[in-house]
Amino acid sequence: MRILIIEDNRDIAANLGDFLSDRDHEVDYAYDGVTGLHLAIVNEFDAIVLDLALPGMDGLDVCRKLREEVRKETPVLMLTARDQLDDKLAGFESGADDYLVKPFELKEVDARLAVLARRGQRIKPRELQVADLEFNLETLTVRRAGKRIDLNPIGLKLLEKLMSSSPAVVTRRELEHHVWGEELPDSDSLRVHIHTLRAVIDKPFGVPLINTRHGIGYCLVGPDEVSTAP
Amino acid sequence: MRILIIEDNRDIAANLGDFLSDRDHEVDYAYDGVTGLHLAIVNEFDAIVLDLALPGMDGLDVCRKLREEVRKETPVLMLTARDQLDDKLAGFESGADDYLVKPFELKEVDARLAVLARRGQRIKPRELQVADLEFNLETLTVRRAGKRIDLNPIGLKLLEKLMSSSPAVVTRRELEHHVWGEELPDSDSLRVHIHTLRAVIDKPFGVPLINTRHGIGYCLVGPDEVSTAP
DNA sequence: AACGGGTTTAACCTTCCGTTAACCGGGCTT
DNA sequence: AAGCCCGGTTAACGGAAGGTTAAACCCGTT
Repeated sequence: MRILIIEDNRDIAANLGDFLSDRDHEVDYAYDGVTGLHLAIVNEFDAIVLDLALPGMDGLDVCRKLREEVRKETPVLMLTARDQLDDKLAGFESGADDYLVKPFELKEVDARLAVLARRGQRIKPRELQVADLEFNLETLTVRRAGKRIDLNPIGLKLLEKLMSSSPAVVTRRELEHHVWGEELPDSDSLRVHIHTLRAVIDKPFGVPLINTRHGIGYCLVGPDEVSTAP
Repeated sequence: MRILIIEDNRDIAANLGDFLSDRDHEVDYAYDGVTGLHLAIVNEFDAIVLDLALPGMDGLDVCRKLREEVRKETPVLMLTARDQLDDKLAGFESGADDYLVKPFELKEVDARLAVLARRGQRIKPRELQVADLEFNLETLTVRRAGKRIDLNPIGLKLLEKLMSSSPAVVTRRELEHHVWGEELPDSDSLRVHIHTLRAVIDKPFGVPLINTRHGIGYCLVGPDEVSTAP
């Protein structure tokens, strides 16, 4: 496996790196956040070991920025001295796949990296499609019937969730969670965003793809058969 | 998300299950290894929380056996009091995707489950079927004889209970509990909802599937299995 | 400081759904 | 066979959920 270690403490980095090298992994090092992020972006690693306390750019920021990059789903194992629950939650929130508290056993790091890499095989599709609606996850462009459509960040997130779940129903709760995470806005602004989303991807085309399931949520389906009237 | 909790300590199971339910997950329980494994194989969960110390079949065995099944890549989060390194390594060795030591924080469990499920997308649509009546749990759509039928949240809940229990009888109390939980409405509105449900899935098709058991409740059975002589 | 895109809040209105109550019919019970 | 529950049926009311719009707000840019 090819592993990137982002850790400012050179002793720890070397220690861990040596151990992993002995186990036939190929190891690269970065001693600060910025170069770590850069290496992570331009190379293809099987997994990344990321320390939280870093000079320059925080580990959380590194992880977030990495996740913002398209096609960067490299598994991240966070390594830190902080074992408070909030720290962990913040870690996962930023996109980490695992979180290990110092002091840690080298063997455990190896075991967890193996698990992460094993599952990293799964490839996320970089293109979603429902009926005549296409969503390119790399370029973040949306087309319907060939026509290009511009969307806000929130619109993109909503559409991504709806399309990747299609034809299943997505509850309001799930949608909200996918867009805002744990900290939801005070007021129910999902309604408004669904409205603006519809205004661009449904209204101009006559045939609506976004369907409301009263009391449940929404679902995105092609113009199937018509439901029987009550 | 659909989550299976395999844990013999009912308090812990209930505690964790309640928390996850509150976060809009659908939770199933198993209190020993054998039934846990069986449930895991027969159903499609998004993730499994697996306790190591189990009566009957050990948690490690459950995990190993599960991995031997074809197409059973359901993510497994191991939960245990043992924090020795060897225990963890054995856990990962048996095919676990994550390993958490008691005592654990509920929020952390949720966060880690979210990460696990993030990768593995479910493939098979979950469906209930009784006679010519089909209920797709994903799209929350109901079909009878191929015709699509739209139902309200309450209608869906009722039908879900009736179909998943079929051909057994379901008492009014059970139905009410499944729909409203502990806080039942003042008046007996179950009657009305059964009526509207029948109006949509029975009336138009001539042959009724919903049968009344006077003084007991209702049951959903195909036309051929209705007994004529009590 | 003014601008603009994007997001949140608030207010208003419509639609839909669930509860309730009242009435009716049919099957147990005595 | 009469009466009494239990369940079927219906319509009206009230309220919640969702649609729509506009204004306030935030933040980085000009």
